[in-house]
Amino acid sequence: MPEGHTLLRLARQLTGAFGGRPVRVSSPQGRFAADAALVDGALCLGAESAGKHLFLELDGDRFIHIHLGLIGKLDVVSGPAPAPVGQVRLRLQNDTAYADLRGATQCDLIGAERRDQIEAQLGADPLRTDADPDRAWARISASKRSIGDLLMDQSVFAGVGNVYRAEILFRHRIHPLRPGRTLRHGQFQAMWLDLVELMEYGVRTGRIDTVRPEHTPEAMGRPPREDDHGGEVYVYRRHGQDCLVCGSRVRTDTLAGRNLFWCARCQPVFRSRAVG
DNA sequence: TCAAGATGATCAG
DNA sequence: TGATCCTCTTGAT
Repeated sequence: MPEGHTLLRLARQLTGAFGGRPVRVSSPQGRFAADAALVDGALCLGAESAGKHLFLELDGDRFIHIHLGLIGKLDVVSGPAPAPVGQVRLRLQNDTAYADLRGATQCDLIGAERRDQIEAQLGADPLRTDADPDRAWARISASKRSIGDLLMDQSVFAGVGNVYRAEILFRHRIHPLRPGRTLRHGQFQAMWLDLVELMEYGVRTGRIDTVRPEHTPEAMGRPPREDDHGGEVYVYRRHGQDCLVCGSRVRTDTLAGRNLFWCARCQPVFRSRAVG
């Protein structure tokens, strides 16, 4: 589930496991082998995330840049490393821990300049204290594009993925296809603060739980349910099921090739005043 | 045993 | 907008 909170957790795990010590770097699968040989045994200074990007910092201003994409996975495990299983693109290891990377969209060795360039292209990251939500609002308030589309645009919001998109729009009763420029500033501010809170919770717990206390299974007298994305949600991947709040059917559609989920009653279609 | 689908991003047209 | 890449899991046959 590679949304921003996952990457921040991974950065912290990597720093804990490898920071401040030399790290063995290899590529059992082979696609990162040439770069791995260049940095094998380098001193690892730590790791940090920016949106959905992960940077493992090595001595000499060198960084291993990882983007998990849709299906990538990075397992950080304590203990001695066993023989690699499956397609392990990158393996990091020392005496006490190892990490295996599989299926990532990107795994490159880059310099500080390129790292800065990647970070500069990212929009407001709800998980960073230096985030600038005003920049995101400037883009949204001037855009004809839908808010569902803008939320997934990493140059507007960094780290927000399909689950947080679906859930934040539900929590604020905003239809995903509503044009960005029709939102009120207050709505944006409330959504931003909520994103910060939800994603910080995701970092602490490793789960995406978005259902308010009054709508939880316990409160509604339903059996507990936990989907394979690891959390309790209102609409994400609940199409065809009943809305937890109003009971009407959760809808689905695709927008820019990605699945969209919403409740038609709780998130009514926006009509401008001119139209009525 | 095999095909489809998945929480992402990029490129061509 | 659709095709493509990457890997693994799930469900259908």
